[in-house]
Amino acid sequence: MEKSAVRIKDIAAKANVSVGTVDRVLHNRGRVSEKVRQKVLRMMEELDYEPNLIARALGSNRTYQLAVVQPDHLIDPYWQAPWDGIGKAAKELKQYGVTVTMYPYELTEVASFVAQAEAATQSAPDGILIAPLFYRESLAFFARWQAESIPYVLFNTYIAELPALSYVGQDSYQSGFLAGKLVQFGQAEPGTYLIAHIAEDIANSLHVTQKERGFRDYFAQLPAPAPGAPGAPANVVSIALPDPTDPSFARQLNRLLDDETVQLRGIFVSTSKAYEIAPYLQAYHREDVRLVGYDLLEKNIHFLHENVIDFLINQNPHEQGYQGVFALADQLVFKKEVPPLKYLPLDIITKENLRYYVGE
Amino acid sequence: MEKSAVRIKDIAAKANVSVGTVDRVLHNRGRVSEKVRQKVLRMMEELDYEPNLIARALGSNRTYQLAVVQPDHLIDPYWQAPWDGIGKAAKELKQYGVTVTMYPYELTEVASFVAQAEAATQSAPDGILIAPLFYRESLAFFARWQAESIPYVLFNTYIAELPALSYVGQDSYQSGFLAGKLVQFGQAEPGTYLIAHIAEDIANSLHVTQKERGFRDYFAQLPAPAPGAPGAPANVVSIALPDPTDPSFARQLNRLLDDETVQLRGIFVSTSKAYEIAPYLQAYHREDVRLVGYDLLEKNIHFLHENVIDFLINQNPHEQGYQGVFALADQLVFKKEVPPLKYLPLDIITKENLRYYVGE
DNA sequence: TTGTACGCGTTATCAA
DNA sequence: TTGATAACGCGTACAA
Repeated sequence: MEKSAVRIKDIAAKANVSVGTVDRVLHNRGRVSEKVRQKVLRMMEELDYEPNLIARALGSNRTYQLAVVQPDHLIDPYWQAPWDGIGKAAKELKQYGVTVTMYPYELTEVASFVAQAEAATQSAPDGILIAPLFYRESLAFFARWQAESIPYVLFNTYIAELPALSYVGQDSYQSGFLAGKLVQFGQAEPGTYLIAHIAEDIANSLHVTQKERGFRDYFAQLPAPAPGAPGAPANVVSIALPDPTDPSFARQLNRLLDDETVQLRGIFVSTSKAYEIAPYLQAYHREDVRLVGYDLLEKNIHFLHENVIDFLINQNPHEQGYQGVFALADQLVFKKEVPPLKYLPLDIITKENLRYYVGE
Repeated sequence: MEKSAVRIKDIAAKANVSVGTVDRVLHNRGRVSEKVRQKVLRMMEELDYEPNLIARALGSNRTYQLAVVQPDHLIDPYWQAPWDGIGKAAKELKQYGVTVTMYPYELTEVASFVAQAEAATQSAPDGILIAPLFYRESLAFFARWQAESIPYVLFNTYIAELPALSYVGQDSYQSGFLAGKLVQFGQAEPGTYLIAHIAEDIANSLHVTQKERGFRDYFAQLPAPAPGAPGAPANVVSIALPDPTDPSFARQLNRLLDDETVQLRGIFVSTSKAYEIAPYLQAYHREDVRLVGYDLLEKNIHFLHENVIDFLINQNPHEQGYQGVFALADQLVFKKEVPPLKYLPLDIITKENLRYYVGE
């Protein structure tokens, strides 16, 4: 914790050169003899020089343009939180010459995604933060950015094909695994557990399938029921539901809840739309069916308070946006090492601890 | 997000004064006529001036000495995490002229606490961060700091008597309430729930009693058992255990677990010492008894993996230290509004989401 | 290949 | 009560 009062000027003095020379070796600008270079480097090592980032930001008029490509927060409320996180980061980084421009796209429109990603690319930013909901269409952009060596950071959705600077988000597999625990924990009797996908293009959305894999694996690794207890082990079923406005949505759910041959113990909704299922459980008075979903949306919170939803897994969307921007700033502005993978915690939310997670 | 390129110089020009004058009204240094003062203030308002903190930190050679009084992390491992959080904050703030000095005391020794708090006070710091484990002895220091108008921030333990600048930590009452939910959730049969205090001076430790109150209130607010189901409602019992090295510790636990008349459903340990109870449950093969405690200590994690401990509530110790230091910096360095109460989330930890909370 | 000098926005000193 | 000006540490043109 000693004060590192060592400045460029100190190094210059110790190496018998001018500050200009030190600056040149510091930034590898060349135009300096190898002999002097080595000497200066040695002095920097000896004095344990650490640049004063504050002075650097002030002295240089360098600015950094960041582009953010994410779904429009006015269309889907989930995206309000990352939006806010990005805004917070932008505010803190403004002093360092960082400006953030948003390129919001329509959640369900591939064309809109492509258009906005294109616009972001055209703006020739210094870095890009993107929620690549569309797998196939994203790859082409990644390739271009790599070719132009524009660093880009992924959040919300992980795509491993081309190496991004970093991914900030959750471990989808493990969150499905955790969801398994939450629907099953404490349930004495065997029965059926449902994983419901609502209005998802499963084929083009990798992380939904990873959630399902995790969910199934949780049950697979459970110890077999005690020898005394009869009955089949847990039965895991997945169901792909259409958009809730589609009549077949209600039809399928009613059929499921009317069926007395299936001992339904719990439902895990793989997206933030648990609130679409909740009213059915409430109407059928199925307090015995555990319901688990994602995200602290207002409607989900409502059913959490009503004891219809038992647990929510918080995807930390606010933090995803905030840390996503900072990953770029760390790379560009602060020249810090950026971890290629930053898993945010899987927060378990109940009625009792909810209040500390909302409105952060 | 528009660039606020407005500087002191701009205000000065617009008000027909010099930067020196603007600076004086900005910092209420006086020596400026009321008329000019009003004019400058108006200009600042009009231009929506926001000071450039970077330039401020660079320009002023002001340094801030912060003192931290907390238990020694080498004696009790719990205190490693806040220690690290404080170190992280110190590192980030060094550039702003902030230096942090630690005054570690021995967790169980009142005299040590008093001595270190005294030493911290003697160093005449600009701000103090303290974990005031000893209620009575803390009050005298608070009074002195208030008299000398040294801002101080509390963490870990909340003491309301004298107004601190801020408290950073958990809501003890609510965490007890949450613990109630976690031990009881999903349990079909009525029975007894135990809250165990281990080696705690309950009279001098407010937050332990708050945890118990929350725990009891959880059960009190539960809806009565369904009309059909017989049996008494949940029965909540509290027990004060001595230090685990005391022979009576084992004696009391064994007696409890041997007693077949009590239908023990769950145990809530009010401190981070759940790992002291776990071996007994394991020895008695009481997988049916839910065990809930605090903090991600190595020993607790061990029993979490063994399925003996079911849930841990994370007190976010790392964040407590980090945010505690930043509360002081926000006040002193950045002149920001500091909320008097900053409740950190009550993280629910299971085997399945543990990994994202350790080693942050 | 090297050194000098000015500017970044703010603070602080000193003279007016 | 005011204004001019030298720092703060670094980046960077430009001169040598």
